[in-house]
Amino acid sequence: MNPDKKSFYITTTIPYVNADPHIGFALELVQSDVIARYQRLSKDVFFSTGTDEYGQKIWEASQKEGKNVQEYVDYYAEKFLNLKETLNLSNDNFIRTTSKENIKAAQEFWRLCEAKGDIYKKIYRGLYCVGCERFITEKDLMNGFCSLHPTQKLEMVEEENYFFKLTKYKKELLEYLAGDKVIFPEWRRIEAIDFVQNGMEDFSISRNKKRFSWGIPIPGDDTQVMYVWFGAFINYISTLGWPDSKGKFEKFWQDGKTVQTAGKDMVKFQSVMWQGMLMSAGLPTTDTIVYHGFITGEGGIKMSKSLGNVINPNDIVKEYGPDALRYFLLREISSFEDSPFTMERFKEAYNSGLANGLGNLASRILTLSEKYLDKCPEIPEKSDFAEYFNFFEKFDIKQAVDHVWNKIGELDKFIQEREPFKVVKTDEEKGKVLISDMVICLYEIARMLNPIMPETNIILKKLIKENKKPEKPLFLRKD
RNA sequence: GCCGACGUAGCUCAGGUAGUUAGAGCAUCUCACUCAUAAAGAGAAGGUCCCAAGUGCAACUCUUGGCGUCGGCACCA
Repeated sequence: MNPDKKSFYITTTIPYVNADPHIGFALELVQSDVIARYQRLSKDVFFSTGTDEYGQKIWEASQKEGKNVQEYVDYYAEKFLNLKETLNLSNDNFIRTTSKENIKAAQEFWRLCEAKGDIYKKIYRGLYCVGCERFITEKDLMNGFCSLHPTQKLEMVEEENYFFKLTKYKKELLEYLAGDKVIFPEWRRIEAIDFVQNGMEDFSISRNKKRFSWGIPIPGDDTQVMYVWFGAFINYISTLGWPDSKGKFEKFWQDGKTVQTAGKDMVKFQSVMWQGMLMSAGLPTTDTIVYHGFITGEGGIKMSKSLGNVINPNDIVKEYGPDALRYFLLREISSFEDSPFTMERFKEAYNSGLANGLGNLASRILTLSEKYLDKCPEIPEKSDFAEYFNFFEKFDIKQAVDHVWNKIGELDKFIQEREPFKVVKTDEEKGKVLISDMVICLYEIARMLNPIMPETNIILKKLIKENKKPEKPLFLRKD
């Protein structure tokens, strides 16, 4: 991490738009947003997210619903776009892989790799299932038949595709992966290195148009379209206007610190394949990629519609507000490992941390200050948050939030022990000093909430400055 | 099968270059207080630190072997 860099770039992965947004992606968005908001306190930041809209599955899903594929992806992209408001995100751009900018960037990227001699044609030979209309991998095989169409004979089909020479970059990739802080948490690096050393092959980056055409056209060959992966990765730089508007790209990708977030199953895609592509195109690799765990249902089992344990982020925000969901995702969900999400846990955390904790503390302090102080005491210009900020530098958001709640606990204890509410009745001056101190401490807490709970950060600071107690509880206790 | 992570109080998790009574938060119970959202504070209770063997004066902490959960071992993203 180069502290001299004045600009900072962060992006999420882009989800496939064949379903409603789920809570796991909300986690990735919120985590990224917190890092973006934290970095904005001292740097110029560009925070990007978007949607991946090409590919066979999307095309098939649209056909199944009897919709025009463009209408289909527009419909779903809208749902993901709406998360900005639902989760109170601060992203600077929302990039769709089907956008003109991305198509253009992907084609230019292709040309660069081609000019480098890294794209070649090869015959792909594989078992093809007519029922699925796609190639079948070993995993899908059941007794020599496709698991979904066990009565249909599989055909050995040959198709000529373009391939990307990933293996050419083996040495450079290993050097890249040897670098400090390229992957968080650190131990996931082993997985990436292992993949480069043992399993890595060149990968196909195109599909024959005869099979399906829902993809980005390949420059100079109208019989094939780009395979989803290739076109999707490009979003990370097309969102910055690459290759046309060089200003943002240079500022954030070339000269800034770059961070990507992704799920733990994405290591080889983001830390190896995409990095190899950047090397080929002669562009800087990503400085750091942070991998989060998955959100599970009760008992660590996967969420699924059939089990009825799916959590919809929109429902929670409707009832509790964005900050409550953010609080839970950031504090009760591990920053790096799998964690369960149940409504029971959510309610418990909401009541203890937000209603009884932060909300009640704000009430008790502001009631006193409104009653006994003429105005808000003078707030120091700056606070020393070195310890707190250090957690963000390590992407350990849970620890950062814990730090804030420790401060809340200390302040509650302070009030209990020093009893300013009693002191002020016997020695008014002394009581006022105590109350002023409390208000200043509360303001520091409000400041710390800036990256994690932006709405509460603003409300609380406003109440303190106006020396007013909340008219309604900040977080109403729910029973 | 191979590689990796994880397995610690009812729940979610910290922790430890091995060294006296194993930590936190939530939940539970008791007491006390009233500034506050019947909130906050004090206290109690709660654990063979997955199992087994080994090495050590000493292991929850190291080694080996099991078991369990999860991810990867690419062309579904």
